[in-house]
Amino acid sequence: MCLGGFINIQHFSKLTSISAHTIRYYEKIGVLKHIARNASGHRFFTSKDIDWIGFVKRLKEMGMPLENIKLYADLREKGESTSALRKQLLQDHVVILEEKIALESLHLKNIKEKIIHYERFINDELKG
Amino acid sequence: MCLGGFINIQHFSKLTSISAHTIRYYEKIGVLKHIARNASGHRFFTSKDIDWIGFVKRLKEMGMPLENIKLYADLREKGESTSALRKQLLQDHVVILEEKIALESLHLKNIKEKIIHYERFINDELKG
DNA sequence: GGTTGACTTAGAGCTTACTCTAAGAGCTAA
DNA sequence: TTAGCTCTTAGAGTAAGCTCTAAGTCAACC
Repeated sequence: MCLGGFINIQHFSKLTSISAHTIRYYEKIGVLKHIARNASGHRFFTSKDIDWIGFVKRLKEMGMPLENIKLYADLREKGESTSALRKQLLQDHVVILEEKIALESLHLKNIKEKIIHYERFINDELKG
Repeated sequence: MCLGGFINIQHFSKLTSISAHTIRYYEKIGVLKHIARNASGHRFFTSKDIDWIGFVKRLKEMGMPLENIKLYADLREKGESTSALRKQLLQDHVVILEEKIALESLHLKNIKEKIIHYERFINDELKG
């Protein structure tokens, strides 16, 4: 499948459920960095790339914009001296997400009450 | 301020924190319906419009796309016979939102653990 | 050896939800 | 009265995050 067991872009795409187009796009904007190439210039990916993209996906599912994910990637590239800054980036997003979840949960509670009203109304209608 | 106590678009914009542009846009796409006009064609809004737009805002904060909100508005326009459909629309979104909150909460838990690791690492670094 | 798939750059197109501008006309509020 | 608001239609621009195409080249696999 992949010579020497290397993960090519097609395979990586399948493993991560991210299109090859998007993978190249992520590399272009700096979310993916230092992707290895073979002699003929084709990308090959490692398990570290899979781990990293998994983390990126989680950040995205948490609603972090790509711009901030790229910022995190930039800091990560600079090494351990940026730990505190990276921690801060995550912590700031945690606060945003906690507020978002709180708001969503409140709305969820209210909408469920509204649904109960609908159910009562529909039942009353059926009874005539 | 507004002759006869009517709420004009500017005032409505302030009351709802939605720009006049967006209000016209919402009317255009059918999220706002049957907005009253005075003799010279200027919109005036009622407390019912404020209530409705408040509901729209809540649906938006729950992540419901405008397309579905418009669908809800269409059903609402048709009267009480559409109660069951409207209920279903809300219920479907409740399921989506519950799944989203569950995923976000899981990620939040994981990211908090990562932050604790960062804190340990940073503390170890400081200790030398 | 031929089909498939990889590479590159550059740029267009898509979706959602606005956001704004123009142009020309007509009201409203202080 | 007059600055500023409102109306209309139509369309362009913005932002994020893709998504895809073109054009030309070259490598990989059967």
